[in-house]
Amino acid sequence: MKRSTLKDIAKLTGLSVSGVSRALKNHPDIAPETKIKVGEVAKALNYHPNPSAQFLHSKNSKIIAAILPEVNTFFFPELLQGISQVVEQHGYFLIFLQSDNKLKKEQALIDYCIQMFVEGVLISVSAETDNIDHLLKLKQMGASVLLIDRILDNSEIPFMTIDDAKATSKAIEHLISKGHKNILGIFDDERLTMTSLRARGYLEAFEKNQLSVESELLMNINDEENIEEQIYKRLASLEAVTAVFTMSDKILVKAYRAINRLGLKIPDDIALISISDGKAPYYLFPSITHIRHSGAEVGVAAATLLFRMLSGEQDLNGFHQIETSLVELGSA
Amino acid sequence: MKRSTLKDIAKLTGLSVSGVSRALKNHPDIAPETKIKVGEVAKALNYHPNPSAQFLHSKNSKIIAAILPEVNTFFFPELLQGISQVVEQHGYFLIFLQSDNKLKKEQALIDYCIQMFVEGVLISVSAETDNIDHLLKLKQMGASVLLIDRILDNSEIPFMTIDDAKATSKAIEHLISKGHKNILGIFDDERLTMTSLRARGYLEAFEKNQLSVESELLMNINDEENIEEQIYKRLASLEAVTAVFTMSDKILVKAYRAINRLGLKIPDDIALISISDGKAPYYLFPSITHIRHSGAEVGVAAATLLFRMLSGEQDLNGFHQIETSLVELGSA
DNA sequence: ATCGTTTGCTCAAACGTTTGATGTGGAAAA
DNA sequence: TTTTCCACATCAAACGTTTGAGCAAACGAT
Repeated sequence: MKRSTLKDIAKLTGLSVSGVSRALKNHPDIAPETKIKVGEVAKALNYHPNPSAQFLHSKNSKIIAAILPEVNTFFFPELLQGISQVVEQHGYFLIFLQSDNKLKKEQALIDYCIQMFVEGVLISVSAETDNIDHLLKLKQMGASVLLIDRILDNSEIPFMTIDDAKATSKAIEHLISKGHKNILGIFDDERLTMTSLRARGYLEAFEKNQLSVESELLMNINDEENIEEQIYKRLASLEAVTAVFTMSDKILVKAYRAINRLGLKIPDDIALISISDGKAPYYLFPSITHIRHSGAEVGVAAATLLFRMLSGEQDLNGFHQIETSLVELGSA
Repeated sequence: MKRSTLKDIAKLTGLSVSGVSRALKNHPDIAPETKIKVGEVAKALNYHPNPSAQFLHSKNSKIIAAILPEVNTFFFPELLQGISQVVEQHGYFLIFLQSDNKLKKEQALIDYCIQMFVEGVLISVSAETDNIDHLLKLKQMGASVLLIDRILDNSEIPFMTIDDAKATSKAIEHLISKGHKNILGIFDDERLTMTSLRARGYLEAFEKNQLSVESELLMNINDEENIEEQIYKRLASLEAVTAVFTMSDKILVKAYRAINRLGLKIPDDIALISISDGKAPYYLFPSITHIRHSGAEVGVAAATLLFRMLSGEQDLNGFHQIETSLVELGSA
């Protein structure tokens, strides 16, 4: 089955190619009845304009790229879902690329985007990414760029995320309000900006309540191997701890297991709270009290913002924040 | 920053556009030193061929589409990851589309693929999909189509999945070998071909061991709401049950919670086994014994097969299977 | 010196679409 | 009758690339 072109329609209707083009675009220069006839023939031939030809002419590709560190884990699938939904609505393509948390790969993907005339890029940077030169290059080439979730300190590229510090404070203050004082805070890779923001929120919550924090209560997971073991050991060595905060779902599930292995009961022996996309808390038992950080919501908001940037809106630089809320379930 | 074209290079080198094109493609008609000069200028100008122009000429789009029912759940993220990896290696685009488990949407997405000149489509059909007319239409238009994971009975479109019946039998036989006889089997939506295949495997395992099965031990989840509640009630009503099999991760986590709510200890009071992509079993405690059904592996195998189809290989119709293996952990 | 071949390049058409410029016929205005 | 204007359509160039055909110069063979 061959694909039909404007030329085919032109032949069948006796019009010229440009006449057909305008008829299909409802151009005022074309007589109404001609439009109807062309429309019918187009339907009959199952005509669809060739996107490559259109792109070639218009010089925009209708492609949005989402670059994520990984997708086979928490949060990112939902994020992708949210993005995908909005991109589809706008009639754009979404191409999805993974950096595998490697800066090298991330840079290569950016080059790929340049090559492919991608119009807009939503990127959650890798753990290794410590500068934005490659992103600025992309911007130089005319693409719109928006950082999501995992951000970097800069003023040249807008970013959308939650208020990391505040979300963490909320969680800790909830625990404090329940009478907890010795709260183990488990945080991700120190290199991520997100991690330091959340750690700050953790400390601020104690300050605000005139409480002090022992340094061994703030724990970083810098080694991806044996996360569970690291938590298990730390927890075993700290007798006074009555509550655990985890900054992400990935860490949450590991902490959950470590707690169970120690024979501790949630929430009676120990409370557990996390920042979460709201899925994992319902896999575990009891359900985990968490600060909801909806991936889908972030995705939708980010993609929507990106389209505003694409349509030429100015002054969108800087922070764009998503609200979070406490979901109180059985664990704290 | 303007993007450079062959014309720009032509001007700078004094060659014609076609000369430059051939030089960059290492055509034998061009003198070696000319090629070097052209190469240098191209580098200097940061030249990349315009994909739209290439596609327009070659009439292929270098686009692969993955159509999945959803991605914000188990298995599919891994699947997507596997696919993405292979597609990238081949220098193709991957566009990712979601059917939201709706046939209507799935059909619309197929039309979109046709419109966009997609060369190949990997699709995991929606629960509602009961015929493949839309897929045949896509095939008619010249695209390669491959069903993955969730398949449909047909001989015209190849499909890649695990041996669903065998994987289930493996799980049940493992339980039987441990002395279990009253095994609750919890299965997904009856409309899915996958479900009936797995249910068959369940029954075959008992037959093979000369055991009979009460009909209330085979349970279907046809209603997506309150899955946990449905399982809880069924489990509460069946005293003799000593083991539970779940056909997917989605059901596994719900069964895990129902069991815990009933105050039963895994594996002492009740054993639990599942078919799983191998992630969720390590979130829960104790770790869940499962038949590993790796999403990434399926994705890689499927995408690889698709590229073989694209390169014109024939006789690829019918079954393509992925091996599964038992991973024995703490729950059974 | 003539022919044939090779080397290294250019020309021009084609892919399908869009769009500014241009043309034609007819009706209304002068 | 001539001019003006409008409605409707066509022409042709352009987007950037690829590729078959053609062509001039150089070179070796006769």
